[in-house]
Amino acid sequence: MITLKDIAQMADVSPSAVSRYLNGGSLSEEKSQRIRDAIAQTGYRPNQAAQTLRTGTLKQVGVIVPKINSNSVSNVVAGINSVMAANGYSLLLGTTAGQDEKELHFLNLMQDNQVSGIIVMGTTMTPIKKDAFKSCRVPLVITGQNFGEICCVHHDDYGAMQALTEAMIARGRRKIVYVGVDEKDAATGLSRRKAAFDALRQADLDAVYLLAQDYEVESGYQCAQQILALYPDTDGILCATDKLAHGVMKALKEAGKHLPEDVSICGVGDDWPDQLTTPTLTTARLYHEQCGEDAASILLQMIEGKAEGQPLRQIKLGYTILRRESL
Amino acid sequence: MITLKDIAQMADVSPSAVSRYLNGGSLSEEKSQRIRDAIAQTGYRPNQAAQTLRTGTLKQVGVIVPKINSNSVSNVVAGINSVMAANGYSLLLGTTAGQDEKELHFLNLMQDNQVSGIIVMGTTMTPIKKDAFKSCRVPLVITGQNFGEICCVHHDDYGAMQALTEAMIARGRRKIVYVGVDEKDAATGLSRRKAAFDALRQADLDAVYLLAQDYEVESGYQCAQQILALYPDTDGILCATDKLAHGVMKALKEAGKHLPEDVSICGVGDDWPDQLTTPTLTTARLYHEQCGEDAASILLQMIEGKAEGQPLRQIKLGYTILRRESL
DNA sequence: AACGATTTTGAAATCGATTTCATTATAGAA
DNA sequence: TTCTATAATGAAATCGATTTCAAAATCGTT
Repeated sequence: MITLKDIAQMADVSPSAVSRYLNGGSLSEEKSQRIRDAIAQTGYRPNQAAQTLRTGTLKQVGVIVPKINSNSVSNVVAGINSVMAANGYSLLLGTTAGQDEKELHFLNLMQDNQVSGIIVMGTTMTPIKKDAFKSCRVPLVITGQNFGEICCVHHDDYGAMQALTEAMIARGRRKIVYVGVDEKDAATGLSRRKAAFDALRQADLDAVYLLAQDYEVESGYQCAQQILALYPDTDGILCATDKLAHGVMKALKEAGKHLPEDVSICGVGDDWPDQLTTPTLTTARLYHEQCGEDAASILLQMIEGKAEGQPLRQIKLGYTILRRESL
Repeated sequence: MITLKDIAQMADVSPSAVSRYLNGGSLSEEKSQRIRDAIAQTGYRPNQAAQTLRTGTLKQVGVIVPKINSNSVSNVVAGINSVMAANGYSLLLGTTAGQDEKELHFLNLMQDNQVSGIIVMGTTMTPIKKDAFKSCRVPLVITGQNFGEICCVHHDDYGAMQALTEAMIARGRRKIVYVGVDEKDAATGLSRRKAAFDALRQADLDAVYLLAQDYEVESGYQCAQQILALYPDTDGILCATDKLAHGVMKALKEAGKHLPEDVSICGVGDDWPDQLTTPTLTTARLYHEQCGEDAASILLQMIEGKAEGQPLRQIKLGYTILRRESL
């Protein structure tokens, strides 16, 4: 491996001169030239570990996600990446499969690694993790959730589901089922469910609450089977996510229901297949890439110290109701 | 920041002793105890940059992808991650947007970073990049393509499209259109197109070749508009990817075509929405996660030197034809 | 020509770990 | 008890960069 010292010898200058050439500092043109030549000849590139050790900084940010192969997650990561790459940072990725211990593991590992900052996606909150977040030695931003006290960028889960529910009520539906997900997830689980039931109560309505096993199409399908068996007069189904909604639609269609005449269906997320099904799916668009970009921008400001003294930044992104055939 | 030296002072031992405690080496039980206590009290964790500088290795692998927010890519990355995480490696992610210069940039950056190995996904080959790959100082595996000479894990793109084409011919279709993607991508572009036309020629048939703008649903939709306008008697459409196929189906259905009675359609990929459309989409399943896992396993072997003297490993994964309503 | 101000320069210290090596302590064998 | 093999120990070198600091060279003024 070619080192700075080698370049110094080749160019017949001191190592300090080479360092100054690389990082800026007064240096005569003739020495610069010799150094430039030596570097060009050898293809020398500085050792990052040495730089990191000496300077204490590394142009990397950690990104902690539950899983990478999910539409929403990968879009947020794409957003983070576009901003970070533009600023010369690369991403160190950690996946947790929703396990707290792994999340803590990566939080530590990334700090050991001297990353400049960390973004955590769709986490859940426990006292231990709250401590870990607060004692993090580098800037930290959370996406997808708002726990107060910690910097974050999140969606208007409540508003989106509220609007969908109101639309469904306005459509004249009264026998409504809500298909939700695990409420440990404060955003997709808790907020959306609360929004739906709050809006229903506002209209003096109640609903059946079914809990899907996970976020997959198959789980929506299973919930729909229950609906068909136990609540056959259901005329509206609110789903916490688009994938669940698609599973529900599939089951209902197979059971001979006419959509949307017999039953109205809504999802959340604006996944790309939403316009391909019959009927097309009414949903709320969330801005995942935007979420990633904003989180990255905020993190950058914190890294560059531009957030000193500023109030805690917490951004709530909007939503757009996409009214399609299924409602 | 707490350093090894601090621990040494607290425990009243030499720095070497602490290092031996951490890395294994003869050390008396009493000193071990004192060091253990000091570490527990302080929460000391070794500085990775220093370790990397000294040992020359870092438990990270670089992953270079065109974009992360794609179904196939994120699944491959998930596969890579599961194997790598299980072995204590984390992932350094670089996205290229298909630009060679960025690919080379990350290739260099990751080497500067002392990653243990690099996996490059869905790249294209140019002389410059071939050089860059061959002169890579760390083990390298390519996924999704086979360029010979370089270690890789890829899909049987040719076989999959060949089987689909034969199935379509067997179905009795004769006026066939092939909707392909940019042939700079040797796998999804070139191989699939060749497989289709080879199989057609085998049956003394030819086909119209349309080139989609990109990999999005909308591009398939536009191709279908052309088909409707220019080749109205088409009775079979082979699509290089599922998303294109969905766009094609949407356009044909809107134009009043009956599927599959009027026209048969196939895609490749087994995306999750394939079973949600009417008709459901006939496609070839590819094993993306498996691809990532295999690539990671091979890379690990190379990293651990277990691949010395072994012949060049190039794995071709299989496919499964999923025959559904659209054919 | 002489002076102070500014630029250029390289030796040496430093970042925080690991590793070598020579030395001392301990154990077991004779 | 003496000697050899083994275990335990810490001082110092090392990895490859950056940065400090004092000395040397250059510059512009008077």
